[in-house]
Amino acid sequence: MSSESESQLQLFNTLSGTVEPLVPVGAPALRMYACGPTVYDYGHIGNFRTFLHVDVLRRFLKQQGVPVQHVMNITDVDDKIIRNAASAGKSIEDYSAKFEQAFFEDMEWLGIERPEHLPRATDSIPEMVALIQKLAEKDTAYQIEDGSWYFRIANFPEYGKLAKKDLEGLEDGARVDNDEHEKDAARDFALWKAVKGDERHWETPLGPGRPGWHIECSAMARKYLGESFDLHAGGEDLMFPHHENEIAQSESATGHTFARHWMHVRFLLVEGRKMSKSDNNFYTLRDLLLKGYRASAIRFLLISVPYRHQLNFTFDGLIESTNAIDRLRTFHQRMLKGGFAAGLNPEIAAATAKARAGYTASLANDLNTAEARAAIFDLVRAANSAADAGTLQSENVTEILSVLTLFDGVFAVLTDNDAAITREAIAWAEREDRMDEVATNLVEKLAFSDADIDALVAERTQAKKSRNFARADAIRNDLLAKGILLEDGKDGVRWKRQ
RNA sequence: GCACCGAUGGCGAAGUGGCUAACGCGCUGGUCUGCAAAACCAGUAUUCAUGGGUUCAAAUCCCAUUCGGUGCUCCA
Repeated sequence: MSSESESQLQLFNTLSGTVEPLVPVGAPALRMYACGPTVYDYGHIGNFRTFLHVDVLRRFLKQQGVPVQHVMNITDVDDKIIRNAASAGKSIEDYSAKFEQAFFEDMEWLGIERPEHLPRATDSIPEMVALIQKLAEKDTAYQIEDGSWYFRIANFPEYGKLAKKDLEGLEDGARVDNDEHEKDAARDFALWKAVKGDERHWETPLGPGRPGWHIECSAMARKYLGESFDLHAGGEDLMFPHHENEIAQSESATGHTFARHWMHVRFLLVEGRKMSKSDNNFYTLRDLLLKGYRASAIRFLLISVPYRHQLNFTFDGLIESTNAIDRLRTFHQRMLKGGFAAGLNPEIAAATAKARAGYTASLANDLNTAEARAAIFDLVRAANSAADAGTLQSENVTEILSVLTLFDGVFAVLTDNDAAITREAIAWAEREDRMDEVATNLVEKLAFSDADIDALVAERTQAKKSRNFARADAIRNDLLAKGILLEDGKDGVRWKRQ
């Protein structure tokens, strides 16, 4: 079996219900569209689990030599934004701009790469109008008395093919909520919502109003990726009706297959239960940073469970991830430090090759991040063991560092930006007057500068030299109380923040 | 209520017909150390929600039950 077939990405396709190769068609780059955030509030960890897994996908594709054209929309007009902006006394633009900005900052903190295109819904109104007009020409869009436009599902026999829904059953079940509009059929969904009162609206050939929820993705995907493209991704809840409706609109308008491949990321649980505000287990990224958890640990935890499996997000899990990352970083530093004899230990070379192959094959197998992680930890143990025994050689280290770089190209946790990110989060809390949410001691711990630490470490080294262990231990304990852990090695003292 | 998905050690979790059930964290003991830390070694599920069935062989397939999640309505 060739290495090519091993590293060819196989991804589950919701549309076909099977695992299939994901390959770009008709263009060198893989064209993908992922539903982005509705910027009405700060992003929560459930949102980010989805965006992180899409990030894993795009990073792995690039690593395999497949360039990506990735579009992620920013939904900056919807009922919640209109409602929240009104109660805040702001325009929807001002209101959503703040959360859009915060979202980009969150993405950066979590190491999520920027998609090639990040269009706002409100910047694509003409494209949405054009799409609806195209549907109207085919009598697949129709206007009701209040001026709103609806999609005629009866004209799209394939409706339900993504979510595997039986159309007949759906219509029966949903008849109850068909009492407020004069829609032709209960399931018909809004393409364009006529203006109500003095809310924000756009003057268009369709009449004054604002877009329905689904049309923006159809319009923006078409605008940036064309009528047919390779992959569409999103959270599992979006499969129906959102993605089903996108397919209906797009394929009715163009007559072509919309997206060939569909990826859906499973929801997470928090402490074993569904995350919800009323259950008090609802967390934004910022909530967790202010509690003192590291951004890298949040990323690692959210991507460590493969995207098609439910992840149980717990605080114990965050500690676990923190410790696991520490093990990786400590190992990485040990390899970087060098000092190994020249040459190549064939046993370790074999273990390194096995880890590289295992890592790639695992991710190629429907993005099995858990297995990819395991392949790397196997290498960590083998190499640490050889290093302890004095049998690790410099050429092995070069190879090992190359595998770690590969791993980090997707997992992105080896570089320690955690303290800097937490400082930024605290600065945000200060601006927002939310300092009461910052964990006790967190500010104090971070205020302790590297120079302060180095000075105390030097003093302790002197104390040790004069065999004043009481003083040395006192310094070490003081630092530990401030969250700084010292490690005495053969070649000096290392410290790290906990 | 209907449909679909899931249940693996103290915790997280991989594995979906056949080698001693990965890997991480935790815990216990040991090596190293002035003591720690890091690292390494050993131990830590005779067993995969429960009950039945299929098979030479099941955590993996089938049926039932219990529990959890998602969709059917706004939601990553």
